[in-house]
Amino acid sequence: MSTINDVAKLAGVSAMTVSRVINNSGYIGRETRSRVEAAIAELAYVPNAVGRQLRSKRTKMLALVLSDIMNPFFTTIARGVEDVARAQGFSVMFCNTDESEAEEARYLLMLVQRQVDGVLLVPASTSGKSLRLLSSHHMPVVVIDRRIQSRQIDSVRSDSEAGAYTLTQHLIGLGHRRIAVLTGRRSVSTSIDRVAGYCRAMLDAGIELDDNLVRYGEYNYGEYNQVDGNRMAREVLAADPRPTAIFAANNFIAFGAMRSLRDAGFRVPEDVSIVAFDDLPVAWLSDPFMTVVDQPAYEIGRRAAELLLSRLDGTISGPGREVVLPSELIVRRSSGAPAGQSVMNPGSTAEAVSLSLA
Amino acid sequence: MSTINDVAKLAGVSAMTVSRVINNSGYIGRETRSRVEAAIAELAYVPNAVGRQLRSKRTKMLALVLSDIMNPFFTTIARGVEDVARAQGFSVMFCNTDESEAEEARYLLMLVQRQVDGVLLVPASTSGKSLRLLSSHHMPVVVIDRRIQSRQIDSVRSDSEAGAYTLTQHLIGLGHRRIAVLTGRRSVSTSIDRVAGYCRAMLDAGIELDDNLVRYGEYNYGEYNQVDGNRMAREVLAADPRPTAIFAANNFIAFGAMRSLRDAGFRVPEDVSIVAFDDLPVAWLSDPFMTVVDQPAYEIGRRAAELLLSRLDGTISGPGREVVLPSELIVRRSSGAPAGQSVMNPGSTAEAVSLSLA
DNA sequence: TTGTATGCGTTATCAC
DNA sequence: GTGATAACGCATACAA
Repeated sequence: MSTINDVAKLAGVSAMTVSRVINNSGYIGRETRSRVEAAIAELAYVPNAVGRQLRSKRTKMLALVLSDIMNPFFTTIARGVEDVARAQGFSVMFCNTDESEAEEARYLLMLVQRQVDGVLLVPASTSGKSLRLLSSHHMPVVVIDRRIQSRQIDSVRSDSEAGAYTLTQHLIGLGHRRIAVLTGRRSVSTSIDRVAGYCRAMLDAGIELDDNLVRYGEYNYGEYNQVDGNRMAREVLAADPRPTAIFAANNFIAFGAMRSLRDAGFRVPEDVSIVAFDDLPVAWLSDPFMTVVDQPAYEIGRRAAELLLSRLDGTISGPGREVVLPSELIVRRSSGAPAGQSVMNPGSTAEAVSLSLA
Repeated sequence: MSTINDVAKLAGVSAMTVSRVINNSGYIGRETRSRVEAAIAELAYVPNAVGRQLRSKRTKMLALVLSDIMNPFFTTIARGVEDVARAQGFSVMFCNTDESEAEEARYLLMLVQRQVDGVLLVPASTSGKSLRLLSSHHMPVVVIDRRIQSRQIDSVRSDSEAGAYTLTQHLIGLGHRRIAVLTGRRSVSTSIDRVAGYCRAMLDAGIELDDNLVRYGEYNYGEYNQVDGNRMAREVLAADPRPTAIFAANNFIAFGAMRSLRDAGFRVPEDVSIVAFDDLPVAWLSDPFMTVVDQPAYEIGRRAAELLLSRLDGTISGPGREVVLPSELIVRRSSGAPAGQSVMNPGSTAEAVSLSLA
């Protein structure tokens, strides 16, 4: 392939002049410019980004490190990230960690080697250990979706605690008092925060907590969560008295729980109500059924990418910012009043009811 | 950040020796090696991939160019690609074209600039125009999911024609004779092939084709297809006599059609049967309902990446290979016998029936 | 307005 | 076993 020097030779100018034409930098004579452009066209010259990167120390690449790109929540975030990055001339590398800290560490090292300009990270653990590698190499990071211990870092997520509070409150409003919560791994902040929101709502309503109704899962990715959801639902349904409602801390868990309920012969919502975190993309819903708190996934991706790019171009500086976005309660048919209860806030209307949370 | 020269200085050796230690190439004295390793550790030295890339002319990067990463079919492909790439030390860039040839062209140019080692492409059109840029820069490509005109190129896809044939045959076996097909844009090979399979099945069964029952959509990505599916379903249901079954050429179209059917008060499958191409990932199905032909998406991604990497390392050479993978009929509850017909092949059993297609 | 020299970080080649 | 030199393609700094 032809290089900048080939173009220079053909146009009868120096490489530097060609560089100036390509980058629109400095002053160029009209006639010179057209000669150079003609040479570029003739050779079908395409600038080599690697040479440019080595010289300029900037790769115009971002990395998005997350647990699994097959999860629609993350896919939507990814789309938000890419749209913003692209608009500013950045490309995005995707890295799936499957929630493994070891994989995460491997990837981050690779990203440092590749000299990406910045990283968007859904951390596999709350420890923030992997962040040390990045900061020691002065690699800008924005943490997505989860809290981590070190406070001095940019992060964008939705409010899991508030979302869980609202979802639980919705169930309480329908008349439920025996409400089970099925969540993810203890080591992930979203699991913890959602249980916290649940607990606060229960206590605010004067309902005593029952440890038997609070379950932590073992996985936090992909279909394994569904297996977990299935198991946890079976466990809580064995409690006496059994719960009249289940709060699943994500959609995978909800599906597993749904299966449990069906297998055990329970009707939803007549016998047991079920609500969940995370909506599916509207395109996937031929018949929306599940009452959910929907996180603004695209917006999370967009904001995170914007924040990172602002750090890169110096628009923003100073201490780490914590962006917490509101989520939205969408009431559908999976939640209703428990048997033998008066309906205070019917959730089984034909139209979904949407409430924005502060 | 420290460079190979910093390490060399600290260890009291030349840069070349450090390079040899890093790459395990050439002979190194035991004592020298440990001095170098100590220096690397002390400086927390991380090799700079950009310098390496410039020198070696290889970036160890692949690109996956597709219409929309939010589509689960493509997400699954992406996962297959990444798993294979990663195992061989390659990273993957994702590029969303939204089916726009202009976006595709922009991205491919960028990939040439970035000197990626190879491209996996879901082409926005059948023309193969964008492939010329790549081939003129000797950039290896594997085309995914779709046929293109130029034959001399590696490609991996599933057999749309055969899948459509099987799906249509399934409906015919249930007793349907008025079967509508709703597909995507005319410019995409999968749309064309699926209609072709439908036609062949109809003709083989001695059923006359009715142009009113064949509809092409305008989009081929994301939720827009759902809008299209909705519209097309309304149109075909207005035919006289109305179809008793609908074949949706992808899942988005199927969901749009489902909505049409529900809005019009039809029961599925009692009044109208519906079948579709593309299954949803199992994790998303709390209650699998739709009879589908499931494409081996992960396998498509895996095979495509393997093929590309084999070209890169020279394991494979010669003319382009065309890999066509079988898909699988999964009979669920959305398809049944038409009203007033005897059931020849009941599709409404509790257990899904799975048949592998050659 | 244009050109020259230089170096970004790495490794291939040849020399010792 | 190890080192010196050069080169990958480009852009910064300085000169003309």
